[in-house]
Amino acid sequence: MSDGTPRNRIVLDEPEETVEPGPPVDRGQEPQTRAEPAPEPQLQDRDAYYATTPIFYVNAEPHLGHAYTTLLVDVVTRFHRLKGDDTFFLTGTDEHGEKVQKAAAAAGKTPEEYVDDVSSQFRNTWDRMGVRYDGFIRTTDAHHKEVVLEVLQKVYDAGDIVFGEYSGLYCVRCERYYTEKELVDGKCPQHEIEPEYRTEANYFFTMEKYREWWRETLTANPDLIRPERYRNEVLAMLREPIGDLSISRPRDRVPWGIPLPWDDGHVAYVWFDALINYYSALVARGTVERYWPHVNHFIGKDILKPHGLFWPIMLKAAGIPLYQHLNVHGYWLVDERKMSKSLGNVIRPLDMVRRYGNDAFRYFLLRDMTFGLDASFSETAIAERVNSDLANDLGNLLNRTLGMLQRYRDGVVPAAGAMEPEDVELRKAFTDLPAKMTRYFEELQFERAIEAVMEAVRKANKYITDVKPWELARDQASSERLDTVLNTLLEALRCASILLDPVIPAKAHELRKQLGIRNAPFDLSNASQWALIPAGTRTAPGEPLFPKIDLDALTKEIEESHAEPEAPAALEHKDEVTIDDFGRLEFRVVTVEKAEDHPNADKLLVLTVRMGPETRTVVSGIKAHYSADQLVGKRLVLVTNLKPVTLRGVESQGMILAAENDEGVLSLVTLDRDLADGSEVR
RNA sequence: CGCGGGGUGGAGCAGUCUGGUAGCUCGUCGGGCUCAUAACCCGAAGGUCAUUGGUUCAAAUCCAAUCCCCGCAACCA
Repeated sequence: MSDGTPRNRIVLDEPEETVEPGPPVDRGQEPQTRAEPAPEPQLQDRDAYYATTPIFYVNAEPHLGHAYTTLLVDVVTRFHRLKGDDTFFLTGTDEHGEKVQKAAAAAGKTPEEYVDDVSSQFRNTWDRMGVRYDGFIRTTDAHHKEVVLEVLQKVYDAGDIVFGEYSGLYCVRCERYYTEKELVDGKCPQHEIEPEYRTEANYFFTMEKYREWWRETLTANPDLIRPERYRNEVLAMLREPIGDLSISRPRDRVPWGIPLPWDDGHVAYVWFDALINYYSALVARGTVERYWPHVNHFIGKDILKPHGLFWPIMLKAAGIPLYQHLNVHGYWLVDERKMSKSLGNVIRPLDMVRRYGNDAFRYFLLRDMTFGLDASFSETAIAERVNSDLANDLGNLLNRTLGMLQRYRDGVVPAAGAMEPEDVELRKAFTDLPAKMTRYFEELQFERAIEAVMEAVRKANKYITDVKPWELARDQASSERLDTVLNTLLEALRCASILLDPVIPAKAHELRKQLGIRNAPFDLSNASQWALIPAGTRTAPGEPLFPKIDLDALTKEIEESHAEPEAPAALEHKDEVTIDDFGRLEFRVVTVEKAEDHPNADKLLVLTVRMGPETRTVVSGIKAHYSADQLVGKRLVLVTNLKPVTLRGVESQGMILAAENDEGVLSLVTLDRDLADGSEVR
């Protein structure tokens, strides 16, 4: 296979002299010079592959979680393209719903302006990270809305959407419905009053009647949802009634959405609208038949329920074939905890790209997470990974190989002579990889696919130690042997550049550039062939492929960036009120007489507070910050004229004031002078 | 007893479905090499696989119970 005349002979670069390497700027921009693919095979001869990220909800800027899913799908689709598959990669933004409406209002913008802004923020981020998506869908796109309307109408006509004359026994004090079972003597257990019979207008998708079907389908098709743990989780959900899904919101409350085709007094619930994007994007392009049967959804485990439950049943009801795979990944934990805004440990992907480079960041994310499981993110982990794998093993292999070639052969690729067993062994280590990687990618074992390449790279380093080219160079008689050794190493590097291209596209290109085969077309099959670099090719050594990250300096930098105050973000203010508005509220000083854990909640404390002649019971969500003991005797400020509310079965008659910072640290408001409880606060 | 995930050498993780000498990367220690980005190569130390009991010729792996950690849900007047 590797002998004889290779079909995919690599073409030499144009005049090598003009190829000045220039500093390898890794700002996420992919080199413009991209090889034109060889004559396209006929479309129908190629396997189709369609992969999606979720469309991201635009109520926040892109964070590490978004970036991981997107980069993952980018790597996967790049791999499939390399394989020669007819590939389509879809991402986008989810722009309807109440939360967006509110976020827009808070930002002082119309929903349209707001979603345009945030959507382009996502798009810019992906562009700057060199994500090569084929489609970017927005749920506000006209063609998407059309498809949503069609699907809704179809499901409605089939009788699977019913007007939820949802009626029940409603306790006005609790503001919730009760089932007959929950009532005590026909009365609300909390307030001991007769609940009233109420009816609410809502549309429901009759999901429950498809439950058995989905359970059987999922049982019969073990790889529909992967990895298995998530399939099990969905099966667990299916063991109990899933109920019907409310799919509409009254339009007068949430105008920002797609009106139902048969009743424009309601808009579609965001999930119903959003999920359809995976399908509508293809409809608009007329490629449903080509790609839909091969759809692979990639999601984080946080949205398993909509994708593992709602979506397949929606598809069934709409008469659309099921997806091929739902691939679910875990979370990146930062400081051993889930990343969240309130913890103040949000990682901004572009910061990481700026600091480590796009390719190093991608490499780390793909290499250090076992697909499906949580992984821990830290900057030192990136640095260590990049230093050992990319700088020491791969970068240094290129550097020492080109160094020797320069020194012994003037930088010109020699023809190989007869191959010795160790040469053959190294060749095999690389030419076996395409098949191996394909298997790992199919099994979603991306970290293993990468590790497999690195294992071969390490073998190449060992090969150098074993054959000792520097000794061969001293003896004229072993000149041909040296040619073969150098040629073998260059071929190994060429293969590595192809195999790693999906993960580190810009650096893989740079690698080929230094090998002098910058513009040579390539595909996965080239990595199972040998001797494709023409003898006489002039190499173009440049800067180290991956400069080593100085760990000490990095640690210092991180410390400093923590020390220096972040650029204070503009405060979000609420609407102005008058002194009269304020005067309607009543605040008083109280003394905590008793404090105990809420009998039936994780985050709540039940306080008994005294203000002069009165005592009140207050339920407060501060258990994570204060223990019951340390509160007794404290003098706090209470909002006294809030309407009482029952929280998990205990009535709260007021609200304790506390301050909370960005990191979620809470501090109770106290007095700096000892005033009697009952005193009013103004 | 709401649902689910996890506990494997100093660190981070595979391996558990389909029992059969406990594996990888990093770190540590010792050695080698000199083409190279103080890099690479070789060797060594280090684990009763959370605990207890059971099944088995054989258990990290199967079963049962217990302890600890983490998500989700409920919930922040």
